[in-house]
Amino acid sequence: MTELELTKFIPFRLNRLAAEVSNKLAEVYTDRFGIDIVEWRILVTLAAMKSKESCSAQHIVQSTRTHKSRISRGVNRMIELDYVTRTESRHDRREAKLRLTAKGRALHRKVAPVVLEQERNIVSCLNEQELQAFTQALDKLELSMGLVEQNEV
Amino acid sequence: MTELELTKFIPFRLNRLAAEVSNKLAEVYTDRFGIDIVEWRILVTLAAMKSKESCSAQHIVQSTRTHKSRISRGVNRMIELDYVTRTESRHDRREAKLRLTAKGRALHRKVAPVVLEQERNIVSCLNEQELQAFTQALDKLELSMGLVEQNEV
DNA sequence: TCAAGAAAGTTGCAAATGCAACCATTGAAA
DNA sequence: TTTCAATGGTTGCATTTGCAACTTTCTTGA
Repeated sequence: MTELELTKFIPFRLNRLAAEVSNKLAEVYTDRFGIDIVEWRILVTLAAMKSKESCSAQHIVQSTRTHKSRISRGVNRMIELDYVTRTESRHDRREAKLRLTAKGRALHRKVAPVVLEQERNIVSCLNEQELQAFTQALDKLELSMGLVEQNEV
Repeated sequence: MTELELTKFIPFRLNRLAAEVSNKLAEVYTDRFGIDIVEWRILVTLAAMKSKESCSAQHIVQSTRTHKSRISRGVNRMIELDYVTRTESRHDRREAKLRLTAKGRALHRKVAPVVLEQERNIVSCLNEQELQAFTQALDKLELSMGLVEQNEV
């Protein structure tokens, strides 16, 4: 048997790194802006919609790979906070159309640059080639784990 | 502002990948062997001790970077399951010495190879160089995030 | 030697989470 | 048309979790 040492074990390392990176980012969107990681994902997903396009909760569930109960609760909180509106869809009354409010868009404009800055900061320990090799490995791993659609790659 | 798209955003990608990899491994140690991720970490850490060496909960906390309340509960469960024994340390009665029982060692011998096989399986989408580039990037990221001691690298 | 702070570990509690059951609506098949 | 499965979304519940407070023991320094 090849030896098993936790600090060399990729699943453990991924977990630990992901948790640490998340904590670092939460210092921005939670401590400074009062939203949690699910709400952050909702914010970013809605902000990515073309201007007049709308978006269902289901779409957020799929594109963020987050459980629908978490998204449901997150969306409701965003509505309470007046960052999101929900309007009933006309042709399918099961699904609701979600949109950022002006306040929501303003929040996104404030948070996103700071979070992106954090990301740059975190990966700044890698040079150009290293970063590219890293993201390429992520691409492949995601694909092989079935985390992305073929056409996304 | 550089554009923010969740699927290109490394913190999100790390999170998603780590979660998926964890789920994959849990199919082994949870579904087949009935222990959770914390207990798995405890098992591996204790199994890595030199034969007559003992280990405190604190050591597991540090080497796995898991909160001490989780470790405390995990250790207690492992004791209930008869995988671990706790004996009071002589020179410092605050800390307890933890050791795998024969049953615990047997469990480790059974689980570890299967989990390692899973890891190999997961990274098998990367060739030699890609894997090396990936782990080197992990090394650097861990170091820069303060997740490892200088001498561990 | 004694007081004050630190360390190991446990536990109560509140919040977060995942699952399964559920409701309402729609689509498809008979 | 009617029925039945599937889909979008919500919610109750049990479990997990992280934090802070706490106990006990040890260390340090006046």
